[in-house]
Amino acid sequence: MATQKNHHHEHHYKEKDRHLVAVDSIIFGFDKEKLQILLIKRNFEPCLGEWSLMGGFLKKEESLDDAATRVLYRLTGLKNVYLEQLYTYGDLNRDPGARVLSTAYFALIDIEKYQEQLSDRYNAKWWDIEKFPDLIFDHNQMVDRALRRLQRRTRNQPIGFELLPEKFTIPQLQALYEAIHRREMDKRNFRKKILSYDFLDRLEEKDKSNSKKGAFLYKFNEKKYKELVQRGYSFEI
Amino acid sequence: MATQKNHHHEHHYKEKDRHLVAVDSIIFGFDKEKLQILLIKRNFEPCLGEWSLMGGFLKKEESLDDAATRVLYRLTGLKNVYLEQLYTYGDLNRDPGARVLSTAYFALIDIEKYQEQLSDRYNAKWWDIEKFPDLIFDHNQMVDRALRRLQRRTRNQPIGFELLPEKFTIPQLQALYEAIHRREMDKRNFRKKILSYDFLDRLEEKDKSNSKKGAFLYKFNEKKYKELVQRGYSFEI
DNA sequence: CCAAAAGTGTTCAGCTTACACCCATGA
DNA sequence: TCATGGGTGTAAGCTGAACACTTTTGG
Repeated sequence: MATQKNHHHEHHYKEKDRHLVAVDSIIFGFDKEKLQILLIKRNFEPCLGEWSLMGGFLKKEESLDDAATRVLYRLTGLKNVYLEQLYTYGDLNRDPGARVLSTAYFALIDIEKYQEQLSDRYNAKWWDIEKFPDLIFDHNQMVDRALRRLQRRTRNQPIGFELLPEKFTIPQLQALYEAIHRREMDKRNFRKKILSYDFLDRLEEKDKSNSKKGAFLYKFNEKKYKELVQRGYSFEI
Repeated sequence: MATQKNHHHEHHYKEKDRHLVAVDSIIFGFDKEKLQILLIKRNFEPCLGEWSLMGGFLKKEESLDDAATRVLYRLTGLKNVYLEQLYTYGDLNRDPGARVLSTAYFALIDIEKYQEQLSDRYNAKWWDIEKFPDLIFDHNQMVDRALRRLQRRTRNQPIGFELLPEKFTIPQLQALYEAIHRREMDKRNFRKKILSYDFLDRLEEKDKSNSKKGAFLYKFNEKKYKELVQRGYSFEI
């Protein structure tokens, strides 16, 4: 990869327009029943007092991914969470305050790990994905797109686990899938399918928080999943 | 949507870093046998003489989509082509000359409509997707991602037709799908499937360029496809 | 002892896949 | 007349979907 610079080259970049670039994150969580998104009530202009996604401006010395990670950390105190670039919104007047491009990311976090105290600083609140307030700018579109992407991803990549605690039960996992895909599933078929891939390890423990009988806890086994992929099989549910 | 500006608000944007933003296009074509991409040999620094995607810088007064459309038009002389945003590449050192973000788009064009004379100005050349030179920066990654996206899109949206002339034969369509998905398909099954959706209109004409017997020409019927979608059916091949 | 959630198998329909021969025609 | 690509139907296997009862145990 050539790195030489010459006069012609410098000139090439110098005369071009420069732009404000933001990142905005759709943060998904799951409260054991419903799919949720984390929104903030803006305490700054424009659109002070309205609800929006968490965002921030891209800095000179950071990559887009780093900016998204930084913004997410600032709001949730979490690192090493699932974060995926979604789409870049570049319409001229999407932000009434200035011409700003925004690259949207979506994140999947274990809602239990979320540090409540951080909510206050940003007026953050979890909202049910089925019922949340109108958002500023084009943030509604971003959420729509994120949900569709999440639906697609969870169908053929085992990333749903990112929304659950490390140990979870099959009924919890099914409830998560039902919330994401907005439809009920047959519990026999669901269990049969998910266990057939053999990448979930059943533990000895049971979770009795939802029933007297208790449900076995499982853990996602990354190694087994990778072996599955290597063998050419692909997960689909 | 509030549009008021105040001091606080102006301040909010003013202190932020601004960035160079480019768009780069992966332009796909199909020559009745192989899937191709249109590349240019750079006649400017950096990386003069190396092969790259066609690109350009985003201007102050245009949307990202407009920029992609403009860049595509400049190289091909074509408008109203299928163009879809792919991904935004934002690593710090992806362009050795300066910190430049790039939003990649991919385009599907009918190679017959491509105006050859435009090639010269940009040293453009069609390359077989299976065998093209190493590209500058992260452009190889862009092509990889575009091909995967194209494979996915053509599986469940009838956009493959964008790569063919208005009238095409079933064997031509099958050859296109085989090129995109890099695998041979059974001609009976392919024909059965694609015709079962009933959104292709068979014309009276035959194309005899490939055989003595000749193959019937078909046209994609957008209206019938939309009806299919409305009925809740979805195309998949 | 009973309510409430966890757990378990089988059947049927529809779809995908594999597969082989005749047709039309220009040279 | 023959070589070449166009066009057609059927059977087997697999997968997804539908469906009802037993188990466990805390209250």
